[in-house]
Amino acid sequence: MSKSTNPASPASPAGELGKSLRELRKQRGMTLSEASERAGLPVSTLSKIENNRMSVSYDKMLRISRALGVDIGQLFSPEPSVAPPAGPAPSGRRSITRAGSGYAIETSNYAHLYPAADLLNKRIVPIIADIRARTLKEFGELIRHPGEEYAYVLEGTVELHTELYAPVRLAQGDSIYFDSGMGHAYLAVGDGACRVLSICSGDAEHLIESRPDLL
DNA sequence: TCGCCAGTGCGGATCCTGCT
DNA sequence: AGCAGGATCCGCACTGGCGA
Repeated sequence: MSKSTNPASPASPAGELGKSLRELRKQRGMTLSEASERAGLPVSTLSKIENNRMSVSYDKMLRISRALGVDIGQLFSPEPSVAPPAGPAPSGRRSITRAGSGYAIETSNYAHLYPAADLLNKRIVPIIADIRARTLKEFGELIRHPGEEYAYVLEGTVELHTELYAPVRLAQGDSIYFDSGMGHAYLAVGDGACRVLSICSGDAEHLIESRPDLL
């Protein structure tokens, strides 16, 4: 059993997640057993999550969102406030994320802030990540996902390891654009805080499938 | 009353983190 | 390194509702 992730810390009230989850499951006419089978999680675990008696890791949320066939953002707001784009015409949709808000995820390698969580089916996925891993061993397996990625160092120094290039150090204000299909890992350099704004292309679904650790 | 099913409660295993 | 405390997660047993 993997314990690589810490409990998620949703910016929305904890009670809303369980409530939303139950609502979405009922809307699909699924029982706890059906949902648990599809998510690969025990029934009791799902029940506890729905009743807010257990904080859920991102890994679990990901499985649940897949089982219910919804964007992960819907777990926090079952009624999307902003519709996805419907064709070439401008959709006019927008999302404002105030400083310090957004959906927060804590893992051993990162603390993520996931802005614009209320927008579903985004074409790019912005993530603000506090990098924690300082060695490749600590980081684990290199991550890869379809599309491209842009990273801008907001604070501290980051060492980006990729499978095709020598490791490169990026200081505050530096940025890099790369093919995210290439295995890569962000490591923090030094003892201070290390924060990166990362923007990943490709639809969120593919990103979620291939890069659960980053979202 | 009985059987079935959905949901809940409880306790143990495992892992992480902080402290010494 | 070893230990303790806390948290997640799982499996099993139990409860409650409902129909036959």
